[in-house]
Amino acid sequence: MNIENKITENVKSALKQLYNADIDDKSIQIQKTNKGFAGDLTVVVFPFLKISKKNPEQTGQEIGAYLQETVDEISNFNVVKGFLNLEIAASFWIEKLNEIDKISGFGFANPAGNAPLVMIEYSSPNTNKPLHLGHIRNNLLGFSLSRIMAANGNRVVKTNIVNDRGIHICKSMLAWKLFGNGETPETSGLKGDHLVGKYYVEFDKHYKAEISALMEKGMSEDEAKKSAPLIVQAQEMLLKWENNDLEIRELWKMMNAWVYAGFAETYKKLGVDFDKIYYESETYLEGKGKVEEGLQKGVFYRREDGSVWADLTADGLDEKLLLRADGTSVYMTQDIGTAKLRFDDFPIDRMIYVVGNEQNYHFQVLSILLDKLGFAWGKSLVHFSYGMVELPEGKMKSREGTVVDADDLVAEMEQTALDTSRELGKLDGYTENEIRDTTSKIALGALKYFILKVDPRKNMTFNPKESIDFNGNTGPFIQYTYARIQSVLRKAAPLPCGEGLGEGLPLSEKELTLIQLLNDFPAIVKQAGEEYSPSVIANYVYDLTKEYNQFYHDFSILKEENEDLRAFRLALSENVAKVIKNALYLLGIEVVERM
RNA sequence: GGCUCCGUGGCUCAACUGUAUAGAGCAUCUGACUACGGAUCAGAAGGUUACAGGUUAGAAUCCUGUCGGAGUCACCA
Repeated sequence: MNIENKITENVKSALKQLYNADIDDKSIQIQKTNKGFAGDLTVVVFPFLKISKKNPEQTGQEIGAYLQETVDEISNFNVVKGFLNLEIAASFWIEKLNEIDKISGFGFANPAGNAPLVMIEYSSPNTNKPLHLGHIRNNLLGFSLSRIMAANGNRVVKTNIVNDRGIHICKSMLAWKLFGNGETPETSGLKGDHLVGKYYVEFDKHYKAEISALMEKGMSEDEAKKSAPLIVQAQEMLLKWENNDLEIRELWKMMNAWVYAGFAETYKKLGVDFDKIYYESETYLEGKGKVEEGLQKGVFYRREDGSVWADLTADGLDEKLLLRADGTSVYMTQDIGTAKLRFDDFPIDRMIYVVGNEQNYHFQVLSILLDKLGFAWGKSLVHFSYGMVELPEGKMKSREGTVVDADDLVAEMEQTALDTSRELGKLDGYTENEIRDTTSKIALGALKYFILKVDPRKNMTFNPKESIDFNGNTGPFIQYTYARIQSVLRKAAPLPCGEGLGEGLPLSEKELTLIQLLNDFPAIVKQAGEEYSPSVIANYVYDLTKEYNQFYHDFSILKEENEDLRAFRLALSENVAKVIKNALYLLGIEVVERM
C-alpha cells in the first residue's frame, strides 16, 4: 500500500474513533504540500468540519495527533488554516530512493502477452506535398502517445493511412506532365516530396491564371473554376486512374515513390515509425461492402437517386452521406473500410486516431457509425484531437507562402544548435560526424519538447523568426542537465554500490524533494496515459530538471568529504538522470552524453 | 446563425477530477565563474486569471449570460 492510501485509511479510522462518523473516500483529499509550508503531504480538513463540529484548527490538530500515533512514517505535523500538513520521515524517502535505484525501467509497466491491444493512427499524409509544421505536431504527438501507452502496459500498433489517391495527386501529376520536362529528384536535386509539391503549386498557379482568363471573358467565378481546362484534365486523369489506365497508373506509381522516399527521410529525421502502413488506394473501395451490410441491417437507407445515407438525428446529429448516387465512396466510407481492414488484421481493443481538431465532428459521426456496424471498439474509439499550430500572424496559409516546411525547420534548428555549440566550444575534440549527430539530437530535442509541452488540445503559436530557445524551459535544458550528471558520474567512477544508501544521514529539504519527485514518475506516466497527454510528462520532467539544477548548485557532490553523503548524492543524481532519460524516451527525445 | 473548443503578466506556456501567497520560461533590471560542465544558478520587477452574475467554507477551475478568437455545419479529404 502506498503512503497516500495508508493515510486515507487512517484518516477514516480517526474520524470513526474521534467523532464516531464515516465518510466517503472522495471527501478525503490528500495532496502534496505546497511550497512554503512545512510538510510533505497535506490533508484538507474542511470536509470533516460537519462531522467534528469543531473549527478547522482544532479538527486538524486532533486528526494530526491521531495520524502521528498510528502511521509510522509520519514524523510530525502542523495545521495551517484548514490544512493538515504531515511531515514524512526522511528514512521513508531514503528507502524509496533505494527501491527506485533497483528498477532500471522505473516508471514503465511490464508488458503482458494478454494486455489490451491499442492501435494508434497518426501522421496520415497526403502524397501531393511535403510535410509541414502541422504534420510535425501530429507525428510527434502520435509517436509519443504510442510510447506512453506502451509504458502503461498496452500492446501498441502504430499505423499510418496514406492518402495516396484522389484529385490532389492528379493535379501534381498533370502539372508535372505538362510543365515538368521529365524532371526527377535526381536531375533536380530536390527531395521527392518537395518535387511533387512543387508541381502541385505549379498546377495551382496555372489553374488560377486560367480562371481569371475565363472570368475576363465574362464567365462567373464558379463556372470558371469548374470549366478551366486544367481542372477538367485533372478530373479526366482521376477517372483514368480509377479505370486502371496503365500510363496514368505508372506515372502515379513513380511520383508516389518519390514522395515516399522523401517522407521516409523526414520520418527518420523526426525519429518516428510505423508498424503497419495502409494506403488509401488499397482501402478506399473496402467501405462499400460494409455500407451494403449496414443497408441490409437497416442501419442505413437508400434515397431515390441511389445515394446511401445514415440518419443520425436520433443521436442529435444530422444525416450523413455514405455513398454517392453514382456509387462512389466518400471520406466517411473510406474510414469505415479502413476500420474493417484493420479489424481483420488485428484484434484491436482500442483505436486511437491522432487527427486535428477540425475533424472533431467527423470522428463523432464515425464513432456512431462504427458502433452501429458492430465494431466492438467503435463506440469507445478515441479521437486524439489536437489544436492547430499557428504563426504570430495567424494560420499557416499555403496560398500566402506562410507554411513552415518540416524539413526546412529541422535543418534550420540543426544549424542553430551547431552554431551555438561551436560558439560555446562544447564539442571540441569530437569528430565532425559526432558533432553533427549530437547537435542534431539537441535540435530535435528542442523542437519536440517545444511542441509536446503544450496541452495537445490547445492551439499553439509558433514564432519562426525567434525560432526556438535553447535556454529555459526547453528540451536542451533537460538534455544539458542529463549530460552534466553523466559527466559527474564519469568523474566519480567507480560508483559506490547502491545498498542502503543514505541511511541515517541528515538530508536537506532539496534532496528529499527530489526523491519525492522521482517517486511521482510512475503516477505521472499513468496520468499521461489516461489523459492522452504527453505534455504531462514534459512538464514533469522540466520540474524535476529544474529542481535538480538548484540542488546541484547548492551542494557539492564530488567534493563532499562525508563519503556516505557523497555516495548518496551520486546515487540520487544517477537516478535523476535515469528518470530524465525514461521521461524523454516517452517524448521520443534522445539524451546526449555530452553537449 | 446552430454546435464544439479556447480566452491566465509584454510574449510563449503551467495549474482546470475546486482549496493555502495563480507557477515557469523568454524579454527587462541586479548579482554569481581559480566550473564536481555558466546551454547554469540566485534575486528584482511584472497578474483584480476577458467581463458580469451564481453555486461553495473555498472558484482560473463548476453553472448561466455577455464580449473576443478558432474550428465545424460539402455528394472535399
